[in-house]
Amino acid sequence: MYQKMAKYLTNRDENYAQWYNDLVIKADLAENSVVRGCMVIKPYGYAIWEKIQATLDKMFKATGHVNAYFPLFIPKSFFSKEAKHVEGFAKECAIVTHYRLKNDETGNGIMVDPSAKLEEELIIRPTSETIIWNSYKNWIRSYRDLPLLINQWANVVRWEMRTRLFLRTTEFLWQEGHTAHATREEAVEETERMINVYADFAENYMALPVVKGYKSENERFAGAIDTYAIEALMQDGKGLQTGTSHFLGQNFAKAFDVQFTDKTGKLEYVWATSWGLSTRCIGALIMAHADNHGLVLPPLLAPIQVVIIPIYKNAEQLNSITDTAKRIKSDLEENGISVKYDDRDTNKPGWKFSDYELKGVPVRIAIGPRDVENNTIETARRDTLEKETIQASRTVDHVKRLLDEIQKNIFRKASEFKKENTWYVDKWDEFVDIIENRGGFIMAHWDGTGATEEKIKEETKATIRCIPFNSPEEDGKCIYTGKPSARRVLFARSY
RNA sequence: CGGGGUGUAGCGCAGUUGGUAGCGUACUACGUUCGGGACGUAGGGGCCGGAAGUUCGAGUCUUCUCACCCCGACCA
Repeated sequence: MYQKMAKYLTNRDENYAQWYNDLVIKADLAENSVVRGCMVIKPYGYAIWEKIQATLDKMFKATGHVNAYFPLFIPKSFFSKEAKHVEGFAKECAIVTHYRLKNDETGNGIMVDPSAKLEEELIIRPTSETIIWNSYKNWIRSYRDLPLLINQWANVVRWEMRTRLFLRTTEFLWQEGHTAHATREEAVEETERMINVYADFAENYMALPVVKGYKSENERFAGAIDTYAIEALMQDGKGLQTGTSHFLGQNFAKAFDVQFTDKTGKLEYVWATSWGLSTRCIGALIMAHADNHGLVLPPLLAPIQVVIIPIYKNAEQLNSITDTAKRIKSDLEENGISVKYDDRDTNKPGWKFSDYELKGVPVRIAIGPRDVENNTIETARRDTLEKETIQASRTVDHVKRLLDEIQKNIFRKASEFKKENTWYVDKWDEFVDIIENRGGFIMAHWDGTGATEEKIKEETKATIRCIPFNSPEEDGKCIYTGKPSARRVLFARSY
Protein backbone atom coordinates (compact mmCIF):
# COMPACT_ATOMS: atom_id res chain seq x y z
CA MET A 1 0.00 0.00 0.00
CA TYR A 2 2.86 2.37 0.79
CA GLN A 3 5.31 1.23 -1.87
CA LYS A 4 4.32 4.00 -4.21
CA MET A 5 6.13 6.41 -1.90
CA ALA A 6 9.36 5.41 -3.58
CA LYS A 7 8.15 7.35 -6.56
CA TYR A 8 8.07 10.54 -4.53
CA LEU A 9 10.97 10.28 -2.12
CA THR A 10 14.44 8.82 -2.50
CA ASN A 11 14.82 5.68 -0.40
CA ARG A 12 16.61 6.46 2.85
CA ASP A 13 18.74 3.33 2.82
CA GLU A 14 19.83 3.71 -0.78
CA ASN A 15 21.00 7.30 -0.70
CA TYR A 16 20.78 9.01 2.66
CA ALA A 17 22.05 12.38 1.47
CA GLN A 18 19.60 12.50 -1.43
CA TRP A 19 16.79 11.30 0.81
CA TYR A 20 17.51 14.22 3.15
CA ASN A 21 17.56 16.78 0.34
CA ASP A 22 14.37 15.40 -1.18
CA LEU A 23 12.64 15.44 2.14
CA VAL A 24 13.47 19.06 2.92
CA ILE A 25 12.12 20.10 -0.49
CA LYS A 26 9.10 17.81 -0.64
CA ALA A 27 7.97 18.42 2.93
CA ASP A 28 8.05 22.09 1.95
CA LEU A 29 10.47 23.11 4.69
CA ALA A 30 12.95 25.08 2.62
CA GLU A 31 14.52 25.53 -0.77
CA ASN A 32 17.73 26.83 -2.22
CA SER A 33 17.71 30.51 -2.96
CA VAL A 34 19.13 32.16 -6.07
CA VAL A 35 21.75 33.49 -3.67
CA ARG A 36 24.44 30.89 -3.53
CA GLY A 37 24.56 28.98 -0.27
CA CYS A 38 21.48 30.64 1.16
CA MET A 39 18.12 29.02 1.74
CA VAL A 40 14.56 30.20 1.71
CA ILE A 41 12.86 28.82 4.80
CA LYS A 42 9.30 28.18 3.71
CA PRO A 43 6.27 28.67 5.97
CA TYR A 44 6.10 25.08 7.19
CA GLY A 45 9.82 24.95 7.95
CA TYR A 46 9.66 28.34 9.60
CA ALA A 47 6.71 27.21 11.71
CA ILE A 48 8.95 24.48 13.16
CA TRP A 49 11.60 27.11 13.90
CA GLU A 50 8.95 29.24 15.60
CA LYS A 51 8.03 26.32 17.85
CA ILE A 52 11.70 25.83 18.67
CA GLN A 53 12.08 29.55 19.38
CA ALA A 54 9.00 29.71 21.57
CA THR A 55 10.11 26.71 23.63
CA LEU A 56 13.71 27.77 24.07
CA ASP A 57 12.78 31.37 24.72
CA LYS A 58 10.65 30.27 27.65
CA MET A 59 13.51 28.16 28.96
CA PHE A 60 15.90 31.10 28.68
CA LYS A 61 13.49 33.41 30.47
CA ALA A 62 12.96 30.80 33.16
CA THR A 63 16.71 30.79 33.79
CA GLY A 64 16.80 34.55 34.18
CA HIS A 65 17.75 35.73 30.71
CA VAL A 66 16.31 38.63 28.72
CA ASN A 67 16.33 39.34 24.99
CA ALA A 68 18.00 42.25 23.22
CA TYR A 69 19.23 43.01 19.74
CA PHE A 70 22.67 44.06 18.52
CA PRO A 71 23.75 45.22 15.05
CA LEU A 72 24.30 42.98 12.06
CA PHE A 73 27.41 44.99 11.14
CA ILE A 74 30.63 44.84 13.09
CA PRO A 75 33.49 47.30 12.57
CA LYS A 76 36.46 45.44 11.17
CA SER A 77 38.74 46.67 13.93
CA PHE A 78 36.65 44.89 16.59
CA PHE A 79 37.63 41.59 15.11
CA SER A 80 41.32 41.99 15.56
CA LYS A 81 40.98 42.60 19.30
CA GLU A 82 40.79 38.94 20.25
CA ALA A 83 43.51 37.12 18.33
CA LYS A 84 42.13 33.57 18.48
CA HIS A 85 38.68 34.78 17.63
CA VAL A 86 39.92 36.40 14.38
CA GLU A 87 41.78 33.26 13.45
CA GLY A 88 38.61 31.24 13.82
CA PHE A 89 36.38 33.35 11.63
CA ALA A 90 38.59 35.36 9.29
CA LYS A 91 38.27 32.86 6.46
CA GLU A 92 34.49 33.00 6.31
CA CYS A 93 33.50 36.61 6.70
CA ALA A 94 31.37 38.73 4.40
CA ILE A 95 32.53 42.33 4.29
CA VAL A 96 30.63 45.51 3.49
CA THR A 97 32.88 47.97 1.71
CA HIS A 98 30.49 50.51 0.13
CA TYR A 99 27.22 52.19 0.97
CA ARG A 100 25.85 53.47 -2.34
CA LEU A 101 24.94 52.38 -5.86
CA LYS A 102 24.72 54.51 -8.98
CA ASN A 103 23.68 54.13 -12.60
CA ASP A 104 26.42 52.67 -14.72
CA GLU A 105 27.39 55.36 -17.22
CA THR A 106 27.94 52.76 -19.93
CA GLY A 107 24.26 51.91 -19.60
CA ASN A 108 24.65 48.48 -18.03
CA GLY A 109 22.27 48.87 -15.10
CA ILE A 110 23.70 49.82 -11.75
CA MET A 111 27.15 49.71 -10.21
CA VAL A 112 28.83 50.23 -6.88
CA ASP A 113 29.65 53.90 -6.51
CA PRO A 114 33.42 53.92 -6.00
CA SER A 115 33.20 57.28 -4.24
CA ALA A 116 31.04 55.70 -1.53
CA LYS A 117 33.75 53.57 -0.02
CA LEU A 118 33.48 53.08 3.74
CA GLU A 119 36.37 54.43 5.74
CA GLU A 120 36.25 51.32 7.89
CA GLU A 121 34.77 48.18 6.40
CA LEU A 122 31.95 46.45 8.24
CA ILE A 123 31.93 42.72 8.85
CA ILE A 124 28.57 40.96 8.66
CA ARG A 125 28.43 39.18 12.02
CA PRO A 126 29.53 35.54 11.98
CA THR A 127 28.79 35.71 15.75
CA SER A 128 28.34 38.72 17.98
CA GLU A 129 30.83 38.50 20.84
CA THR A 130 32.79 41.54 19.73
CA ILE A 131 29.93 43.94 19.04
CA ILE A 132 28.20 42.88 22.23
CA TRP A 133 31.24 43.19 24.43
CA ASN A 134 31.84 46.64 23.02
CA SER A 135 28.43 47.56 24.49
CA TYR A 136 28.99 45.66 27.72
CA LYS A 137 32.03 47.84 28.32
CA ASN A 138 29.66 50.78 28.74
CA TRP A 139 27.12 48.90 30.78
CA ILE A 140 29.34 47.39 33.44
CA ARG A 141 30.96 49.45 36.17
CA SER A 142 30.30 47.62 39.41
CA TYR A 143 29.53 44.15 40.70
CA ARG A 144 26.00 45.55 41.07
CA ASP A 145 25.70 45.55 37.26
CA LEU A 146 26.37 41.82 37.16
CA PRO A 147 25.41 39.29 36.11
CA LEU A 148 24.31 40.44 32.70
CA LEU A 149 22.21 37.68 31.15
CA ILE A 150 21.28 38.55 27.58
CA ASN A 151 20.15 36.54 24.60
CA GLN A 152 19.49 37.59 21.04
CA TRP A 153 17.61 35.91 18.22
CA ALA A 154 19.41 36.78 15.03
CA ASN A 155 20.79 35.81 11.67
CA VAL A 156 24.51 35.34 11.12
CA VAL A 157 26.67 34.85 8.05
CA ARG A 158 29.53 32.44 7.62
CA TRP A 159 30.82 32.20 4.07
CA GLU A 160 30.79 28.44 3.60
CA MET A 161 32.34 26.61 0.67
CA ARG A 162 29.82 23.81 0.58
CA THR A 163 26.33 24.19 1.89
CA ARG A 164 23.34 21.97 2.63
CA LEU A 165 19.82 23.02 3.53
CA PHE A 166 19.59 23.62 7.29
CA LEU A 167 22.83 21.76 8.05
CA ARG A 168 25.17 24.36 6.67
CA THR A 169 24.13 27.52 4.90
CA THR A 170 25.92 30.81 4.40
CA GLU A 171 23.27 32.71 6.32
CA PHE A 172 21.47 31.00 9.15
CA LEU A 173 19.19 31.83 12.06
CA TRP A 174 20.09 31.17 15.64
CA GLN A 175 20.02 32.50 19.13
CA GLU A 176 23.17 33.58 20.87
CA GLY A 177 23.35 34.16 24.59
CA HIS A 178 26.07 36.43 25.95
CA THR A 179 26.51 36.71 29.67
CA ALA A 180 28.85 38.58 31.96
CA HIS A 181 29.68 37.54 35.52
CA ALA A 182 31.63 38.72 38.52
CA THR A 183 33.38 35.43 39.16
CA ARG A 184 34.87 32.57 37.30
CA GLU A 185 32.72 30.11 39.24
CA GLU A 186 29.54 31.91 38.29
CA ALA A 187 30.47 31.97 34.62
CA VAL A 188 31.39 28.29 34.60
CA GLU A 189 28.11 27.54 36.31
CA GLU A 190 26.24 29.51 33.63
CA THR A 191 28.07 27.64 30.87
CA GLU A 192 26.98 24.37 32.46
CA ARG A 193 23.44 25.59 33.07
CA MET A 194 22.97 26.44 29.42
CA ILE A 195 24.37 23.20 28.04
CA ASN A 196 21.91 21.50 30.35
CA VAL A 197 19.08 23.66 29.00
CA TYR A 198 20.05 22.58 25.48
CA ALA A 199 20.23 18.93 26.49
CA ASP A 200 16.86 19.21 28.17
CA PHE A 201 15.41 20.83 25.06
CA ALA A 202 16.97 18.22 22.76
CA GLU A 203 15.78 15.24 24.76
CA ASN A 204 12.40 16.40 25.96
CA TYR A 205 11.22 18.45 22.99
CA MET A 206 13.22 17.29 19.97
CA ALA A 207 13.09 13.72 21.29
CA LEU A 208 16.78 13.55 20.53
CA PRO A 209 19.11 11.75 22.94
CA VAL A 210 22.40 13.62 23.23
CA VAL A 211 25.83 13.23 24.73
CA LYS A 212 26.96 16.22 26.75
CA GLY A 213 30.64 16.90 26.92
CA TYR A 214 33.68 19.11 26.56
CA LYS A 215 35.12 19.95 23.17
CA SER A 216 38.74 19.07 22.56
CA GLU A 217 41.11 21.97 22.00
CA ASN A 218 40.98 21.49 18.22
CA GLU A 219 37.21 21.64 18.13
CA ARG A 220 36.80 24.45 20.62
CA PHE A 221 35.18 27.80 19.76
CA ALA A 222 37.75 30.40 18.77
CA GLY A 223 38.25 32.58 21.81
CA ALA A 224 36.84 30.19 24.40
CA ILE A 225 38.63 28.67 27.39
CA ASP A 226 36.25 25.76 27.34
CA THR A 227 33.44 24.70 25.02
CA TYR A 228 30.64 22.34 26.01
CA ALA A 229 28.50 20.72 23.34
CA ILE A 230 25.66 18.31 22.91
CA GLU A 231 26.18 15.74 20.22
CA ALA A 232 23.39 13.67 18.65
CA LEU A 233 23.60 10.60 16.43
CA MET A 234 21.88 10.67 13.04
CA GLN A 235 20.38 7.62 11.37
CA ASP A 236 23.29 7.30 8.94
CA GLY A 237 25.72 6.94 11.82
CA LYS A 238 27.11 10.46 11.68
CA GLY A 239 27.18 12.86 14.59
CA LEU A 240 25.60 16.28 14.64
CA GLN A 241 26.37 18.99 17.17
CA THR A 242 23.07 20.58 18.11
CA GLY A 243 24.05 23.17 20.69
CA THR A 244 27.16 24.70 22.22
CA SER A 245 27.96 26.65 25.35
CA HIS A 246 31.27 28.44 25.84
CA PHE A 247 33.15 29.52 28.91
CA LEU A 248 35.03 32.53 27.56
CA GLY A 249 37.01 33.29 30.69
CA GLN A 250 38.20 36.91 30.68
CA ASN A 251 39.30 36.84 27.03
CA PHE A 252 36.68 39.22 25.70
CA ALA A 253 36.65 41.36 28.82
CA LYS A 254 40.37 41.90 28.35
CA ALA A 255 40.05 42.49 24.62
CA PHE A 256 37.34 45.13 25.17
CA ASP A 257 38.60 46.34 28.51
CA VAL A 258 35.52 45.49 30.52
CA GLN A 259 36.37 45.88 34.19
CA PHE A 260 34.19 46.23 37.23
CA THR A 261 34.70 47.20 40.85
CA ASP A 262 34.08 44.25 43.12
CA LYS A 263 32.71 44.34 46.67
CA THR A 264 36.14 45.02 48.08
CA GLY A 265 36.72 47.98 45.77
CA LYS A 266 39.16 46.10 43.58
CA LEU A 267 39.09 46.43 39.77
CA GLU A 268 38.53 43.06 38.04
CA TYR A 269 37.94 41.83 34.53
CA VAL A 270 34.49 40.39 33.86
CA TRP A 271 33.96 36.66 33.26
CA ALA A 272 31.95 35.67 30.20
CA THR A 273 29.96 32.93 28.53
CA SER A 274 28.22 32.56 25.20
CA TRP A 275 25.94 29.84 23.93
CA GLY A 276 24.01 29.16 20.74
CA LEU A 277 21.60 26.92 18.93
CA SER A 278 20.75 27.33 15.25
CA THR A 279 18.31 26.34 12.52
CA ARG A 280 20.70 23.48 12.02
CA CYS A 281 18.81 21.57 14.67
CA ILE A 282 15.92 21.31 12.19
CA GLY A 283 18.32 19.18 10.16
CA ALA A 284 18.88 17.06 13.25
CA LEU A 285 15.17 16.68 13.75
CA ILE A 286 14.85 15.36 10.20
CA MET A 287 17.86 13.06 10.21
CA ALA A 288 17.12 11.57 13.60
CA HIS A 289 13.47 10.65 13.17
CA ALA A 290 12.30 10.76 9.57
CA ASP A 291 11.67 7.64 7.47
CA ASN A 292 10.86 6.62 3.92
CA HIS A 293 7.41 8.14 4.17
CA GLY A 294 8.77 11.51 5.17
CA LEU A 295 9.25 13.61 8.27
CA VAL A 296 8.40 12.36 11.73
CA LEU A 297 7.98 15.39 13.98
CA PRO A 298 7.94 15.20 17.76
CA PRO A 299 4.45 16.34 18.83
CA LEU A 300 5.89 19.05 21.08
CA LEU A 301 7.50 20.80 18.11
CA ALA A 302 5.03 19.95 15.34
CA PRO A 303 3.31 23.06 13.92
CA ILE A 304 0.24 20.93 13.27
CA GLN A 305 -0.26 18.17 15.82
CA VAL A 306 -3.44 16.74 14.39
CA VAL A 307 -4.86 16.89 10.90
CA ILE A 308 -8.46 15.97 10.19
CA ILE A 309 -9.27 14.69 6.72
CA PRO A 310 -12.83 14.23 5.50
CA ILE A 311 -13.69 11.40 3.14
CA TYR A 312 -16.76 12.08 1.11
CA LYS A 313 -18.52 11.57 -2.21
CA ASN A 314 -20.80 14.58 -2.28
CA ALA A 315 -21.62 17.88 -0.62
CA GLU A 316 -24.20 16.33 1.66
CA GLN A 317 -21.68 13.89 3.10
CA LEU A 318 -19.07 16.64 3.42
CA ASN A 319 -21.53 18.76 5.39
CA SER A 320 -22.26 16.14 7.99
CA ILE A 321 -18.57 15.22 8.26
CA THR A 322 -17.67 18.90 8.65
CA ASP A 323 -20.07 19.18 11.58
CA THR A 324 -18.30 16.34 13.36
CA ALA A 325 -14.85 17.55 12.33
CA LYS A 326 -15.39 21.08 13.58
CA ARG A 327 -16.66 19.83 16.90
CA ILE A 328 -13.65 17.57 17.30
CA LYS A 329 -11.32 20.38 16.25
CA SER A 330 -12.60 22.76 18.89
CA ASP A 331 -12.61 20.04 21.55
CA LEU A 332 -8.96 19.34 20.80
CA GLU A 333 -8.03 23.00 20.63
CA GLU A 334 -9.58 23.59 24.03
CA ASN A 335 -7.06 21.06 25.27
CA GLY A 336 -4.17 23.00 23.79
CA ILE A 337 -3.74 20.77 20.75
CA SER A 338 -3.10 22.39 17.36
CA VAL A 339 -5.45 21.04 14.71
CA LYS A 340 -5.89 21.56 11.01
CA TYR A 341 -9.10 20.53 9.30
CA ASP A 342 -8.23 19.99 5.66
CA ASP A 343 -11.49 20.12 3.74
CA ARG A 344 -9.90 21.33 0.51
CA ASP A 345 -11.80 19.88 -2.40
CA THR A 346 -8.78 20.14 -4.65
CA ASN A 347 -7.00 17.02 -3.42
CA LYS A 348 -8.20 13.47 -2.80
CA PRO A 349 -8.03 11.87 0.66
CA GLY A 350 -5.28 9.47 -0.39
CA TRP A 351 -3.18 12.37 -1.59
CA LYS A 352 -3.70 14.18 1.69
CA PHE A 353 -2.75 11.09 3.71
CA SER A 354 0.57 10.90 1.91
CA ASP A 355 1.15 14.62 2.06
CA TYR A 356 0.71 14.89 5.82
CA GLU A 357 2.85 11.82 6.32
CA LEU A 358 5.51 13.55 4.27
CA LYS A 359 5.14 16.59 6.51
CA GLY A 360 5.40 14.51 9.67
CA VAL A 361 2.08 15.50 11.27
CA PRO A 362 1.94 13.26 14.38
CA VAL A 363 -1.72 12.30 14.35
CA ARG A 364 -4.18 12.04 11.48
CA ILE A 365 -7.90 11.72 11.95
CA ALA A 366 -9.98 10.50 9.01
CA ILE A 367 -13.74 10.86 9.06
CA GLY A 368 -15.91 9.26 6.39
CA PRO A 369 -19.61 8.53 5.95
CA ARG A 370 -19.25 5.21 7.79
CA ASP A 371 -17.76 7.04 10.77
CA VAL A 372 -20.55 9.57 10.87
CA GLU A 373 -23.04 6.72 10.80
CA ASN A 374 -21.28 4.82 13.61
CA ASN A 375 -20.10 7.80 15.64
CA THR A 376 -16.51 6.79 15.14
CA ILE A 377 -13.29 8.30 13.80
CA GLU A 378 -10.15 6.72 12.42
CA THR A 379 -6.82 7.78 13.90
CA ALA A 380 -3.38 7.10 12.47
CA ARG A 381 -0.14 7.82 14.26
CA ARG A 382 2.80 8.99 12.18
CA ASP A 383 5.59 7.18 14.05
CA THR A 384 4.25 3.63 13.66
CA LEU A 385 1.63 4.28 10.95
CA GLU A 386 -0.85 2.31 13.08
CA LYS A 387 -4.51 3.01 12.52
CA GLU A 388 -7.36 2.63 14.97
CA THR A 389 -11.07 3.21 14.79
CA ILE A 390 -12.44 4.65 18.02
CA GLN A 391 -15.67 6.11 19.34
CA ALA A 392 -15.80 9.81 18.48
CA SER A 393 -16.59 10.65 22.10
CA ARG A 394 -13.17 9.32 23.13
CA THR A 395 -11.25 11.53 20.69
CA VAL A 396 -9.68 14.01 23.09
CA ASP A 397 -8.33 11.46 25.54
CA HIS A 398 -7.20 9.18 22.77
CA VAL A 399 -5.37 11.94 20.86
CA LYS A 400 -3.74 13.25 24.02
CA ARG A 401 -2.48 9.78 24.77
CA LEU A 402 -1.27 9.30 21.19
CA LEU A 403 0.68 12.57 21.17
CA ASP A 404 2.26 11.66 24.45
CA GLU A 405 3.14 8.16 23.27
CA ILE A 406 4.57 9.39 19.97
CA GLN A 407 6.79 11.89 21.77
CA LYS A 408 8.06 9.12 24.05
CA ASN A 409 8.29 6.49 21.36
CA ILE A 410 10.43 8.46 18.96
CA PHE A 411 12.77 9.38 21.81
CA ARG A 412 12.92 5.74 22.82
CA LYS A 413 13.62 4.64 19.24
CA ALA A 414 16.35 7.25 18.86
CA SER A 415 17.82 6.22 22.22
CA GLU A 416 17.91 2.59 21.23
CA PHE A 417 19.50 3.48 17.93
CA LYS A 418 22.14 5.49 19.75
CA LYS A 419 22.78 2.66 22.20
CA GLU A 420 23.05 0.07 19.43
CA ASN A 421 25.43 2.29 17.51
CA THR A 422 27.74 3.31 20.31
CA TRP A 423 30.84 1.15 20.35
CA TYR A 424 33.48 0.75 23.03
CA VAL A 425 36.61 0.12 21.06
CA ASP A 426 40.19 -0.61 22.12
CA LYS A 427 41.82 -1.73 18.88
CA TRP A 428 42.73 0.60 16.03
CA ASP A 429 41.72 -1.94 13.34
CA GLU A 430 38.30 -2.21 14.89
CA PHE A 431 38.02 1.57 15.13
CA VAL A 432 38.75 1.95 11.43
CA ASP A 433 36.42 -0.90 10.52
CA ILE A 434 33.50 0.59 12.43
CA ILE A 435 34.06 4.09 11.10
CA GLU A 436 34.34 2.82 7.52
CA ASN A 437 31.61 0.22 7.54
CA ARG A 438 29.09 0.84 10.28
CA GLY A 439 29.28 4.39 11.53
CA GLY A 440 28.03 5.50 14.91
CA PHE A 441 29.62 6.78 18.09
CA ILE A 442 32.91 5.26 19.15
CA MET A 443 34.03 5.52 22.77
CA ALA A 444 37.78 5.10 22.77
CA HIS A 445 40.84 6.14 24.70
CA TRP A 446 42.86 9.11 23.48
CA ASP A 447 46.21 10.44 24.62
CA GLY A 448 44.85 13.97 24.89
CA THR A 449 47.01 15.54 22.20
CA GLY A 450 45.80 17.60 19.26
CA ALA A 451 48.38 15.90 17.05
CA THR A 452 46.85 12.49 17.62
CA GLU A 453 43.37 13.82 17.06
CA GLU A 454 44.54 15.39 13.80
CA LYS A 455 46.07 12.11 12.61
CA ILE A 456 42.94 10.16 13.42
CA LYS A 457 40.95 12.74 11.49
CA GLU A 458 43.26 12.48 8.49
CA GLU A 459 43.10 8.71 8.40
CA THR A 460 39.42 8.14 9.14
CA LYS A 461 37.62 11.51 8.88
CA ALA A 462 36.44 10.86 12.42
CA THR A 463 36.83 13.62 14.99
CA ILE A 464 36.42 13.87 18.72
CA ARG A 465 32.83 15.01 19.06
CA CYS A 466 33.19 15.56 22.75
CA ILE A 467 34.73 14.33 25.94
CA PRO A 468 31.56 13.22 27.71
CA PHE A 469 30.92 14.67 31.16
CA ASN A 470 29.86 11.27 32.39
CA SER A 471 32.80 9.34 30.94
CA PRO A 472 34.20 7.50 33.98
CA GLU A 473 37.83 7.57 35.01
CA GLU A 474 39.33 4.44 33.54
CA ASP A 475 42.94 3.49 32.84
CA GLY A 476 43.49 2.74 29.19
CA LYS A 477 45.72 3.20 26.21
CA CYS A 478 45.21 5.67 23.39
CA ILE A 479 43.52 3.94 20.47
CA TYR A 480 46.07 5.44 18.07
CA THR A 481 49.36 5.91 19.91
CA GLY A 482 49.00 3.47 22.79
CA LYS A 483 49.98 6.17 25.27
CA PRO A 484 48.22 6.20 28.63
CA SER A 485 44.72 7.67 28.86
CA ALA A 486 42.44 8.25 31.82
CA ARG A 487 39.06 8.24 30.13
CA ARG A 488 37.24 7.46 26.90
CA VAL A 489 36.19 10.18 24.48
CA LEU A 490 33.51 10.19 21.82
CA PHE A 491 34.64 9.81 18.22
CA ALA A 492 32.45 9.95 15.11
CA ARG A 493 32.26 11.26 11.62
CA SER A 494 30.08 14.30 11.71
CA TYR A 495 28.11 16.89 9.82
C1' C B 1 40.97 27.33 -5.55
C1' G B 2 41.86 22.07 -7.92
C1' G B 3 39.12 17.48 -10.29
C1' G B 4 34.47 15.80 -12.57
C1' G B 5 29.52 16.83 -14.48
C1' U B 6 25.03 19.41 -16.15
C1' G B 7 22.36 23.57 -18.59
C1' U B 8 15.91 21.97 -23.51
C1' A B 9 8.14 23.81 -20.56
C1' G B 10 7.13 25.21 -13.24
C1' C B 11 9.82 20.41 -11.95
C1' G B 12 12.26 15.69 -13.79
C1' C B 13 14.14 14.28 -18.48
C1' A B 14 14.53 12.51 -24.08
C1' G B 15 16.05 14.59 -28.60
C1' U B 16 19.70 9.52 -33.74
C1' U B 17 23.67 11.02 -39.70
C1' G B 18 22.38 19.04 -38.60
C1' G B 19 16.02 19.85 -41.46
C1' U B 20 12.72 24.28 -37.17
C1' A B 21 11.23 20.34 -30.32
C1' G B 22 8.97 16.00 -27.50
C1' C B 23 7.85 12.61 -22.97
C1' G B 24 6.54 12.20 -17.71
C1' U B 25 4.72 15.19 -14.02
C1' A B 26 2.54 19.71 -12.61
C1' C B 27 -1.05 23.38 -14.59
C1' U B 28 -6.42 24.83 -16.92
C1' A B 29 -11.59 23.18 -18.32
C1' C B 30 -15.40 19.47 -18.33
C1' G B 31 -17.17 14.62 -16.91
C1' U B 32 -16.76 10.17 -14.00
C1' U B 33 -14.46 9.40 -9.15
C1' C B 34 -13.36 10.10 -3.64
C1' G B 35 -11.85 4.78 3.18
C1' G B 36 -4.03 5.18 0.79
C1' G B 37 -0.76 9.97 -3.96
C1' A B 38 -7.88 8.41 -9.21
C1' C B 39 -9.27 8.12 -14.58
C1' G B 40 -10.89 9.93 -19.34
C1' U B 41 -11.29 13.84 -22.95
C1' A B 42 -9.75 18.55 -24.47
C1' G B 43 -6.30 22.56 -23.73
C1' G B 44 -2.28 26.26 -22.37
C1' G B 45 2.77 26.56 -21.64
C1' G B 46 9.73 27.02 -25.03
C1' C B 47 14.89 33.17 -27.10
C1' C B 48 16.91 24.66 -26.26
C1' G B 49 21.93 29.20 -20.33
C1' G B 50 24.41 33.49 -23.29
C1' A B 51 27.63 35.34 -27.40
C1' A B 52 30.22 34.64 -31.83
C1' G B 53 31.26 31.29 -35.84
C1' U B 54 30.56 27.06 -39.69
C1' U B 55 26.12 26.08 -42.88
C1' C B 56 20.91 27.16 -47.48
C1' G B 57 19.55 25.56 -42.44
C1' A B 58 22.15 24.67 -35.50
C1' G B 59 18.94 22.07 -29.48
C1' U B 60 22.56 19.10 -32.38
C1' C B 61 29.09 21.01 -35.06
C1' U B 62 33.38 24.82 -33.45
C1' U B 63 35.22 28.66 -30.15
C1' C B 64 34.44 31.74 -26.14
C1' U B 65 31.57 32.88 -21.91
C1' C B 66 28.10 32.47 -17.76
C1' A B 67 25.53 29.68 -14.19
C1' C B 68 24.57 25.61 -11.24
C1' C B 69 25.58 20.61 -9.16
C1' C B 70 28.95 16.69 -7.32
C1' C B 71 33.98 15.27 -5.19
C1' G B 72 38.33 17.58 -2.20
C1' A B 73 40.78 21.79 1.32
C1' C B 74 37.31 25.11 5.64
C1' C B 75 33.18 24.73 9.15
C1' A B 76 27.71 25.21 13.70
